[in-house]
Amino acid sequence: MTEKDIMCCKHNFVHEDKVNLVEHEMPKEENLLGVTELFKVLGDPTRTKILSVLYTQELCVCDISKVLNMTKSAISHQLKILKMARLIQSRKAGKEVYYALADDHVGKIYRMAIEHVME
Amino acid sequence: MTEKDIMCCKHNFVHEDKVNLVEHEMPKEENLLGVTELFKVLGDPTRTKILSVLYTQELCVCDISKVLNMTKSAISHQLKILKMARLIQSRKAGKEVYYALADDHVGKIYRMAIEHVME
DNA sequence: ATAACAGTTGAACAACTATTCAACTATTAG
DNA sequence: CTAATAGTTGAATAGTTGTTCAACTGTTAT
Repeated sequence: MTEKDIMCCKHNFVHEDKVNLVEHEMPKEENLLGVTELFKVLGDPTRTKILSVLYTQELCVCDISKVLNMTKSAISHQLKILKMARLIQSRKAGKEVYYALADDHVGKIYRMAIEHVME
Repeated sequence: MTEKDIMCCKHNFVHEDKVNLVEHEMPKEENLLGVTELFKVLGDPTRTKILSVLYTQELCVCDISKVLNMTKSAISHQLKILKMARLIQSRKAGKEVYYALADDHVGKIYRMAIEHVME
């Protein structure tokens, strides 16, 4: 019997009642993966910093590059990921593209995380 | 002049007032990295699932393995990461080790994310 | 039309990370 | 003491991902 065999946790030794309850209460796979995806997008230093500056106000790509001291290319790549995750929105004004948080909910999540870290 | 040159965003073309304001409002690097680390830990499907089951009640490693249909080794590795991030706590009872969410705040963050995803 | 600038994009490389595997510790039952 | 079970751990592998680089689009001004 190897570790590979998931039945190493034989039915006899698993707390069946607990497992059944938990399985019942668990959100749908689809929603859990959505949560994972949300956190994964937020879990990168560049993207966290972008959110933190957009939390104050909307900015163009060039401004963000300046504040974070990174190339426009690197910023643009990350902006795309944030936008696909619907965490930010953009509007075009001439040659410039301005980015802002998608809605209040995103700001709320960011603020909550900051508060949690600062205790 | 290459893209590499961060001064491609010459001072003339950057919105200096905005940049200055944002730099001033921005949280300390240390705290931002803390936020990133928090999200990074949460941004893995296995760890998200572990949180979701512990959100219902405390469980031993074997139970978690059963519910997620993964080996104890894989679960144990992820539990360690969650514990180092102070998102969960453990207590030993005989041969078994029971894990639970570290505090209400963790549950609150998890619930908020689930609600955000489910809209 | 042409030059200059803002921004985007795809490929490639380097760094990171989750799972597997095998070996290990520790606790309990016989 | 010995066997069996719960859990941990380190190394290795395979998959993922962020930045760089170079080339590109689109807009504005001369």
